[in-house]
Amino acid sequence: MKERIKNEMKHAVTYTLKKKDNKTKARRGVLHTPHGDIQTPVFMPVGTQAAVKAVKPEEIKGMGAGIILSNTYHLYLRPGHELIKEAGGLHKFMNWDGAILTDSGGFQVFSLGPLRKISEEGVEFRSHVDGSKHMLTPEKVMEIENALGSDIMMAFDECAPYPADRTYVKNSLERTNRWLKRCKDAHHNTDHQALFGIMQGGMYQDLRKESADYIVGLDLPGYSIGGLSVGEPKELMYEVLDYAVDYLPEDKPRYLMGVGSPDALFEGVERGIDMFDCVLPTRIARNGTAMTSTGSVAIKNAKYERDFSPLDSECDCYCCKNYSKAYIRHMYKANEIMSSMLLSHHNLHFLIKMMEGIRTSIEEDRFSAHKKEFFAKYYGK
RNA sequence: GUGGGCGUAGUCAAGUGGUUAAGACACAGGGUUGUGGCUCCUGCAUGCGUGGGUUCAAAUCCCAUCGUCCACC
Repeated sequence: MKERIKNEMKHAVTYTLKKKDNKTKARRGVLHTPHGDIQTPVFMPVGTQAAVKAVKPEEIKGMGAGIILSNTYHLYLRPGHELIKEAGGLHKFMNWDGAILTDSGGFQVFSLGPLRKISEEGVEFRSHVDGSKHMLTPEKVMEIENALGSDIMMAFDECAPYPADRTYVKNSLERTNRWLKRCKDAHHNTDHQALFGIMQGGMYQDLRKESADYIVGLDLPGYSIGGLSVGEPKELMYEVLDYAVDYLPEDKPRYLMGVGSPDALFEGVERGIDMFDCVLPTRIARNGTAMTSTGSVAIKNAKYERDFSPLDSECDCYCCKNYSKAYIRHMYKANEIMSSMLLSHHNLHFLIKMMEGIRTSIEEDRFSAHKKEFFAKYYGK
C-alpha cells in the first residue's frame, strides 16, 4: 500500500498486482488510470483514427471495456492534434470517457516503410493521406500526445522489421533508447499522462536484455514489448516472450503490442503479459470473419446461407441475441455496412469476455486448465 | 412472309482464320495481429446456340437449322 501511494504521487498511471497464478507467470492486476481502473490482463480495442471502426463508444463501454487505443501519427496528420486539443482533448472529442492509450507512430515507422526516412533526430514521413512531408521526433510526438491528452502515451520508437540482422536491431534499439530518454525529458504532464517505454531487440535475447535494462532504468509507469507479431512464426514470438518478460519489473504493467488472436492472448497471459491491443478482431470482422467459442466463422461461406442460428450459441452479445448467420452473411454479400457493425461488435465482445474468463481463472488458480479447455473448443485440440 | 442484326461462363462482354478464348461482376475458397484495408490472394468456358462443311489450322469463312431482336409487308 505504501508503494502504491508512492507510485500514485509519481505517475499518472499505476499498477496493483492482485494475484499470481500458481503454475504459470500469469497474473491478475489492476491498472489505475485518470479515467478509471482497468482490470488486467486486458485486451484494448484499437481506434486508430479516434474511432473503433464500425463500433460506437457506448457499445464498447457496454461490453465492459475500459480502455481503447488510438494513434498519434494518424491524428496528427488528420485532423491535427491542435484541433483535438481545441475540442477539449481526445476523450471529449470522440465521446469516450474511459482510458485511452495512444500509440506513438513507431509502428508506422515499420508499416510505412517506403514512405519514411529514419535518422538520429527522428523520422521523416511522407503522409499516406496526401503525400506531404512530416518530421516526427520524440519531442514532437510528446507534444502531440500531450495535446491529445491520452492516459497512456507510448514512447516514440522504431518497430524493427522481421527478419533483421543483429547489427541493424542493435543500432535500432539503441536509437530507440535514446529517443525514449528524449521522450521522458520532453514529457511535462506526468501527473495526468503516463509515458510507457517500449522494449525492442528483435529476436535476439541479449538485445532484449539490453533494451529492457535501459528502459527499466528510466523508472517509467509501464513497459511494453514491441517488435513482435511483425511476421515471425508464433513459436518464435513465444520463445522471445519466455525470456523478455523476465527482464521487466513485477510492479509495473507489461504490454505486448499488436497481439490479438485468441491463442496468442492466452500464450501471452501465461508468460506474464497484462495488456494487449490488436486490430485483428475489427479487421477480420470487416472482412467477414467472426471469432466464436468453437473457432472462427467465415460468414461468407456458402454453408451459412440458410443458417438461421446466431454466430455463437454461447454468446450473449447484441449481435448474437438478435441476428442470424444467414442475415449477417446476406449483409456481407450485399456490401451492407451492417455486417461490419455486427461482426466488429461481436468480435470485440468475444475477446473482452474471453479476457474476463482468463482473469477469473487466474483468481481461481485454474488458468492452465481453463486455457486447455478453451483451446480444445476453439481449435479442436 | 420478306430483309437485316445478334447468339462466347450465372450476368455483361472482348475477340473478325494461327500457340493453353481478354476483362468485369457474380459464385467458391483462403488470408488478415502497436489499421496506408467495406481489403488482398487463389479458383472458376477442353469450349464460343446446334449439325455439317472448307482449311495444315475455325468462336472467327460457307451451308443448314434452332432461338432472339429490329424493320417492312
